[in-house]
This record gives sequence, C-alpha cells and structure tokens, in this order.
Amino acid sequence: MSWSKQDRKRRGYHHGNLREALVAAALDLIDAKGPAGFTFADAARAAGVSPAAPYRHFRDREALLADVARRGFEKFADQLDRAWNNGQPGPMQALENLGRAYLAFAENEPAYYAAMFEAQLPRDIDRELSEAGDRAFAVLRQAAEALCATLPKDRRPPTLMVSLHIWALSHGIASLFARGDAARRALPMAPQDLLEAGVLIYLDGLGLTGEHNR
Amino acid sequence: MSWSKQDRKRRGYHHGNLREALVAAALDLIDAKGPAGFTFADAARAAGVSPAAPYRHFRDREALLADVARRGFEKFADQLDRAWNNGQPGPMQALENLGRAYLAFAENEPAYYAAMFEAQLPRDIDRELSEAGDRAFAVLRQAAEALCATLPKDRRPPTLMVSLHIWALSHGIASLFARGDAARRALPMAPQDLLEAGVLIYLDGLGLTGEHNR
DNA sequence: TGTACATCAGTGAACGCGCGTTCACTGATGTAC
DNA sequence: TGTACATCAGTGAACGCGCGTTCACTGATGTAC
Repeated sequence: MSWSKQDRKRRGYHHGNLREALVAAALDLIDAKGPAGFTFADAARAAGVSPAAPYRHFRDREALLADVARRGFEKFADQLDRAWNNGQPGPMQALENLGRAYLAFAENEPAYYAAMFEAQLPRDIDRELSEAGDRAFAVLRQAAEALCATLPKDRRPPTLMVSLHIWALSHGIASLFARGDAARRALPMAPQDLLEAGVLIYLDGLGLTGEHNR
Repeated sequence: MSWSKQDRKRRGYHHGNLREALVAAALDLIDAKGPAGFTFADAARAAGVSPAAPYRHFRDREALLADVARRGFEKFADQLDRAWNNGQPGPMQALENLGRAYLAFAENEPAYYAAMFEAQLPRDIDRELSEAGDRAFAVLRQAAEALCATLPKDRRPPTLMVSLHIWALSHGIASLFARGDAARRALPMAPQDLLEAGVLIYLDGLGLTGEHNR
C-alpha cells in the first residue's frame, strides 16, 4: 500500500492518483477477503482518503469492481497474446504456452481472476468490460484457427468449437486447481501438466498428432 | 416462499421447520442476488421470523451458507450417480448422461451451484462439506475407471487424470456457458452438445472410439 | 388420564457499528490575459 | 512574469439505515410419574 496516510503530507491536499490507488486497494482487499468482502469505504480507507473521495472517480462500488474486472481482462488478453506469440515457433508449442499463461494468470492474479469471473457482475454492465473479455477470447480463437488450418480441409472441425473446448478445459482447470486463493483444490500433479496432457489427448482426437506440428 | 407471515397463526408460536425454511430462503436470496447478496437478517425475514431466531440453528451466516453448499453437493452427487447408473447401458452412453447431468445441475440449480463453487467458503470449514464434495467427484472417478477398463492394459491412461480432464471440461463449460444465472455467457450452440463433442474427441484421442463401446 | 416440570424454539427490544451517500466547503491547480 | 479566476479533487461532518448480536423473556412441547 504505497498511498498510506504518512504520504499525505508529501502529497499535499490532492492525492494525485486516487483512481489508480483505489483500484490497487480493491485488488488488495479482494485478495484478502474475496470480491464480496470489501466496501467502498474500505477502499477509501486503504487509499488514505476520506469516504467521500471515491465518488469523484467511480459512480459506486460496482463501477469500481467493473473497472477492476476490465483491467483484469486487458492484462489477461495481453498475457495470452504474448504467450501465443503469433503461433511461433509452431502452433502446438504456442498453444502449450498459451495454456500455461492461462493457468499462470489464475495463479498469480487471483484477485483479478475473481473480479473477472466470480464477482457476479451483470454481463452488460459496461461495454468496455465485455469488449475486453472478447479480446481475451479472441486470442484463443486465433490459436484454434491456426491449429485447425494444419488439418486437411475435409477433416477440419469447426474452429469456434475447438476454441471453446480449449477455453473450457483451461478455465475448468484454472478455476478448480490453479487459482491462487483459498478456493483452490489440492491436486496430485501440476495443473499445467494436467492441462497439457488434456490438450494433447484432445488434439490427438482431432487427428492432430504431435509429430506433424511440433 | 411457503413460510410467510400469514402462515404464522396457523403455525403458532413455533415455526416447526425453521432450519429448512432458512435454507430455502437462502437459496431464494442467492438466486436473486448471488451468494454474497444476502444477510442473516434477510434470511430470517424471508422465513417470517425474528432476526434472533436463526441463531438457534446456525452459528452464523457462514454456517448457513456452508450448509447450503453441503446440501448442494449431496444433491449433485445423487444426480450424477443416477445419471451414471452404474455404467448402464454402456460406459460411453452413461458418460454422456453424466455430462448432461453436470450441466443440467448448473442450469437448474444456479443457487446451489454458486454456493458450492463460488461462495469463497474456506476449503476446510466443515468436514461434512468436503466429504460431500468428494462424493460428487467419486462418481466422475468411477466413470473414468469404467472407461479406462475398456482399453487394453498397455494403452490404459491413469484413471485419475482422465477423471480430472472430464471434470475440468464439464466444470469449465458449466461455469462459462450453462449456469442458470446472470454470469452465463451466450453460446451459439447447446452447452450439452459442446460438452458431448469435446468428450468424444477426447476419448478418441485416448483410443476409445465410439464403435467399440456404444 | 392429569399434572408438574424441564426443555426447546421462538420473541422483541436494545446496542453499537460501519456503510453509503450527501452537502457545503476549501485547498490546489491550470489558464487567460 | 503576475494576477484573477475557473475548475478540479479533495475534506469532514452529518444523516438514516440495516446488520449482527445479545438478552431476559415466554409460549409450546415433551415427558415422568
């Protein structure tokens, strides 16, 4: 928490970066108590500011949460995109990197992850929020496309379906076993290995064997 | 809500079934506002009882939530077990029924589902709760076992891994696309079909083709 | 079958507390000239 | 470079509200004899 009361004198009357500080405080509080476990007043306190101050930046608590979720999806999309790396060095290897990035995000950013997927935000609360979510899914879709393209046309499955399968498997493993918070279930193996094995078996089932694509 | 204030006269001073009524009220409230969206006092009000009454039955709000989750897991395990039906008429068909039951539960019982998987209850809060969760997973494990047993020993994958893959895929699809609440995402196909296709491809990848097992 | 009594499962009033929100305000900052 | 002024981003006091929890209580129920 870099915006403690001590800093206030240095900062003077104006905070300077309250919007960012409130988001950071929300993330800390979500980490500690879950997405439902903090209040607008909590966030203000953590940012070292009066309870009325947040209203200058967010309509209400839900708007703050939605902003956290939006930022989460943007970070998520970035990390997935970087991991996919335009399908380099090859679609299979790139897909493995993508899967690892999915799980790593759930593990390293449980607060974002919870805000994105479990804060029970109405789906249509914010256009920017749903667009950021779409951007993250688009990376998966792109990966499925590249993988399907390596199959001869007559044996090519629907790309959308493949991307949804990969998404669901990743999401299931992340939510059950890889998340970095209290809801994580124990597992006698690394979640990354579980996901990788599952994807390999699935791709085998599609007729995409490792030899052709590694 | 069958325990309204109107009924009180009929019931007299004692409620008669307050514990059950509180659980029912909690489910209604979770349906309406999510697992974080109700209070102990809300539940008492919905049950037509004074705010002090629930303390006769639950230590606090969290204990009530945990009881809801436990009941949910028990119901879930029952429904999965009935769908699996001891592997009848054949493992492939029975597995399909099992998958459908998983998604149907998420769709028809969103309140239970949310309490079970998204209420952020500490994993060790209640022994009965985690045992009920284990019972549900045991059904999936049993199914994986039966499926693996149809493969020759030298090509048999680890049963635990297979059961986790099926669990994760089902859970991912249920959480993202099949849940019966506001967090459900739109999908251009039936979630049941998406799951069935995914499982078939996966089993193909394991070397379990439909012809051998239907 | 009656009766006395223990126990159970509620009541309702009370409390302290923290939250969300509003309000008039004021210190700090930016800008036009 | 100074100055006047508009705007911005905070303060802090106040409010009504509902929650969690406790308490002494009491009506209803069950049971021993």
